[in-house]
Parts: sequence; C-alpha cells; structure tokens
Amino acid sequence: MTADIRMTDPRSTRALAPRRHGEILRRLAADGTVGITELADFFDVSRQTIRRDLKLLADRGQLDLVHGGATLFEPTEAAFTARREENADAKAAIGRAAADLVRDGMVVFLDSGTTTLAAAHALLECKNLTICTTSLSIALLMCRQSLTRVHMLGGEIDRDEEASIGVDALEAINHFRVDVAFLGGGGLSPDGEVTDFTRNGAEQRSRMVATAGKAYFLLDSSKFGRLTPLRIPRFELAAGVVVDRRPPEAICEALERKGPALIVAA
Amino acid sequence: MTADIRMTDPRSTRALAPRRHGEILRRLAADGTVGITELADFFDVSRQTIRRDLKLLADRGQLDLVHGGATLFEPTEAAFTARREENADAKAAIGRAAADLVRDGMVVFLDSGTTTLAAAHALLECKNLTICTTSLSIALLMCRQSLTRVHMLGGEIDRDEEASIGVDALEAINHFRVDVAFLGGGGLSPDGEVTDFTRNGAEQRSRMVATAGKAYFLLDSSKFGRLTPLRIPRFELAAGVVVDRRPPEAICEALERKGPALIVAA
DNA sequence: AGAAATAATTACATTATGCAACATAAACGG
DNA sequence: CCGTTTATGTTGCATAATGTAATTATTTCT
Repeated sequence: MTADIRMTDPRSTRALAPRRHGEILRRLAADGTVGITELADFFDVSRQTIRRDLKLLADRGQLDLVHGGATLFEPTEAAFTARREENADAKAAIGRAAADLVRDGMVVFLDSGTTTLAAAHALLECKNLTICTTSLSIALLMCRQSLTRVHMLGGEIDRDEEASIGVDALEAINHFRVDVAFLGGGGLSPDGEVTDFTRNGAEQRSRMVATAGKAYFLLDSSKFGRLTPLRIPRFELAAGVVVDRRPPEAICEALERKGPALIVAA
Repeated sequence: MTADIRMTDPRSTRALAPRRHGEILRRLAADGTVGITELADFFDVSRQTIRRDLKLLADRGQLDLVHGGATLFEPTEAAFTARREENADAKAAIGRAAADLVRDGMVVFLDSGTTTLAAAHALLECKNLTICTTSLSIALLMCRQSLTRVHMLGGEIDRDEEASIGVDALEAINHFRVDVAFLGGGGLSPDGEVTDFTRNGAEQRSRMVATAGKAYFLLDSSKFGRLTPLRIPRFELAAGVVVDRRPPEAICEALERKGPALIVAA
C-alpha cells in the first residue's frame, strides 16, 4: 500500500531500542494490537526484551499492556468500549473497505460509532487527509497522526455515542465541503432503508448525505433486518452501503432499487 | 531503492568528518534512527569516532543520542503525553483547589492543558455540572459522568494540545453563559502577567476571562517566571490565579496590584 | 472446577555500549 | 625539521541492554 522507502530494516541493528519502539507503535496504529511473540520473532530478540519495550511505552502512556501483548491506548473506557469488541473483525473489514474509497488529500467526514471508529483506524494509513468528525474518540485518534488535520464538530456530547450531537453540530456541518462521508446507522430495514435510533442522529446523517460529495453507510451484519424507529431522510442519495457480508436477497434488491450501491468488504 | 545521485561516496575519503555528518543526517531523515555499529561499519571507522560525530551533532541540536545510536530530535513528539507526568502531584493539588471553587449545578468552562485535566478529575465529584471545554480528553472524561452535561467547542484540533482552537472555538464561546472558567497558561511572567505560547490560545483565553462570571488561571510552579511570547489581553479581569506554592514575592506583589487573587493549593 | 498451556515475573548471567584516558598518525606552520 | 594541532584509534572499566532459566500468574480447554 504505502511504498516502504526506509533504507534500514527495523531488524537490522538488534540493539537499537527506538527502532523497535517506532515499529511497535506503527504496527499498533495499523492493527490496534501487537503480540509479544510475534514481535520477538520479527526483531529476533527475546520475549523479555519486547516485554521491557512494551512496559516502557506503556509507562509513557503510548499503549496499554494486555496479557500477551499490547493494545492501543484509548482514554476511552465505557459502554462504548464494550460495543467496540462486538463483531470486531467484521468492523475492521468494513473499515478497510471504507479506507479503499479514500485517496490521499481528501476531506473525510467520520460519523460517531464503533464501525466508523474502525474506519478511522484504517484511515491512519492515508496521508494528508482532513478529517471532520463528531466523535471524540476519532478526533483524539486522528489528531495524533502528523499528516492529518482534524476538525471536531462541537456541540452537546451524547453520553452513549461519546460524540457531539444537536443544533451546534448540525450547524457546523454546513461549514465544510466534504469529499467522502462515512456514516453509521442503527439498522438496515427489510425494505432496504438505513434507520436510526434518535431524531437528532437521523437528521445529522441526513444532512451529511445531502451535502457530502459521496456518502457511505457502514453497517455490520448485526444490523441486517433490525428495526429502529427513525428513517434517515434522503438516505437514497447515499453513494453506497458498506457491509461485511451480503445481506438477505430481499434487502439487496430493495437497496438496489433505491440507488445506493452495495459494497461487501472482503 | 533511493537513487544515489551523489558523485562522491561518503566513504571515499575517510578523514572528512563533514561527509560523515551529511550522510548521518540523511540516514536519520530517511529512517528516523541510526546505529553506531552500522555507521562504523559503513564508514569503516571506529565506533568511538562515530560516537564523537554523534555527540557533536547532538550538541548542535541536530539529533538525539540514544543507547546504541541516535534518533531524530523531536521536541514535540508525544509532547502532551510526556507533560502529563510532569509535576503530577502539584497539578492534582491545584485541581482540588479549583474544584473547591465550584458548586453543584454550575456551568464550568475547562480550558485545554494538563493542569485543567487534573481539575476535571477533581470535578468528577460534583453533581449536575454543565461542562464546556475545548479539550478532547476532558470531554471524553466528563461525558462518562452520568450527572454531568458536556459541551465540546468545535474547531480545528491542535495536535499538541489535543484541543480545538481557532475561529470556530472562539465563535462557540459566545454561545455560553459560564459561571466559572478554569484556564491554563504558558507562563507567569515576573511582572505578574499570565502569558501564552500562541496567538489563538491567548485570544481564546482572553475571551473567556471577559465573558465568564469568574475566571481562574491554573498554573503549577514550573510556570513561575517563565517568559512566553504573548500576553493574555484583559488578563487582569480574572478572579484569581491558582498555584501549588507561593511564587516569588515580586510576582505576588505585581499580581496583587493588577487585581487577581492568589490562591495557593494545600 | 481442574489440568494443561501460555505468559509474566524475578533474579542473575552475558553481551554490548558508553566513557575517559592515552596512543598514534597525518596535516600544518614556522 | 620540529613542535603543534587535529582527527582518529585503542584500551580498560563502568554501565546499560539483553538473554536465560526457574518460579509464579493467567488463560484456556475440557
């Protein structure tokens, strides 16, 4: 994907800790997790050394230690964290598929939600993006990436989504010219519509669909056929719906009739 | 991989140190790190020589020495995370003192910065607050508290502060009626003025001082006497300055003459 | 719940690196 | 030609990083 212009392999000089640290953090940013054994093999050093590296990085607050490795450090700990675990593989696949729709230099809107957070992780690979988001976690994640500009849409923070919502956020959306928007949703109804839990959320997503160059809904398969109370107005203007596997045939057909393309992540 | 357009190999004349230095810096720019042994092999000189080269370049501020080699000199790398550890006790004390100024039900503005983050932690004890902040970490922290409403001021995110900054944030400040504002600052100058690093920051803080019912600057003792480039306009309208120990007498007197009270945290 | 497997911890051995002092050799200037 | 300067090499020892192995926790699987 990104051409590797590094002259020296991180394995080349065994004794340079910062090189390992750089590679570890890079992997962490890409994958979300690293394993001790896999790192020890890669660098050809002992597990103990990797443990010491991880401990050091953890003390600096750059990652979280877990049994057998480390994960991204996220100040995020809430109901939100639990949801992130659910269907994590599916969400990662959707995230990668979404990132394939993005080119370096684009202006990307990222909605709140765990699936869009997965997309944000995948987008760490891209350069020179301008990210525009309502999600606190996504803003925090992306602003640490040096070639990325981040705009946070302000407003009252919704406790469940950990994202801004309401009049201020709606207002702020109008200030941006967005190339691609990635949106979450509450469910994908049997008649091929993306639906939402809250009025505010539906309205916010509707505006993004209308104003973004291209808008995609990211929906993992647990959302198929789920009925939530609000339809998202102008949903049919969306460019596509990205899913982790093909939904029931009825939904596919309904979706196709309305317009948005169906994109199934590998 | 990288085409070498140089006419002379840096190894060609062993005795020319500047050639080595150029090559070292080039490698550093490409890889982020260089190893002593690998350089010694490459130039076919002793490790001690390379060590002397690196020492010289380090004294010039062109790189950072590490065990076994050198890395890019990056004063800003992980700046925020590192700062959080510094003076943690002092900041916690200031945070508690700040929280004592707050009553349940108030509308509180929290600026970005590590000291205000400490105040946010202390404010978790309070009930029914409305928090208004530019800091992503503070927003994330406070929004998990069930009896607290959080408003995030939107805008472009500053990588170092991990907080919104700029026109959108300035604009958003005007929408709020704030009871108490807790602000950070870059330094407390010898003539009793709070100063700042950036124009945007100074302007933002100035507005808060003017519009909040009461504004307090939270400054740990490492800021005493420190000179940063921008004064914060209308600083003297602030209700007080909260510190972890009494500053030099000259500063105390200057401060008193201007108006703000000096509050020393226990 | 209990056993097997995997990982973390601890303590100590080994190796690599850092540093300082001194040795060497080429370059320079009179 | 000599003495001086400058850069580099060498040596010995202190220090830091890494490896190893025994022990104790955790997880995982049944």
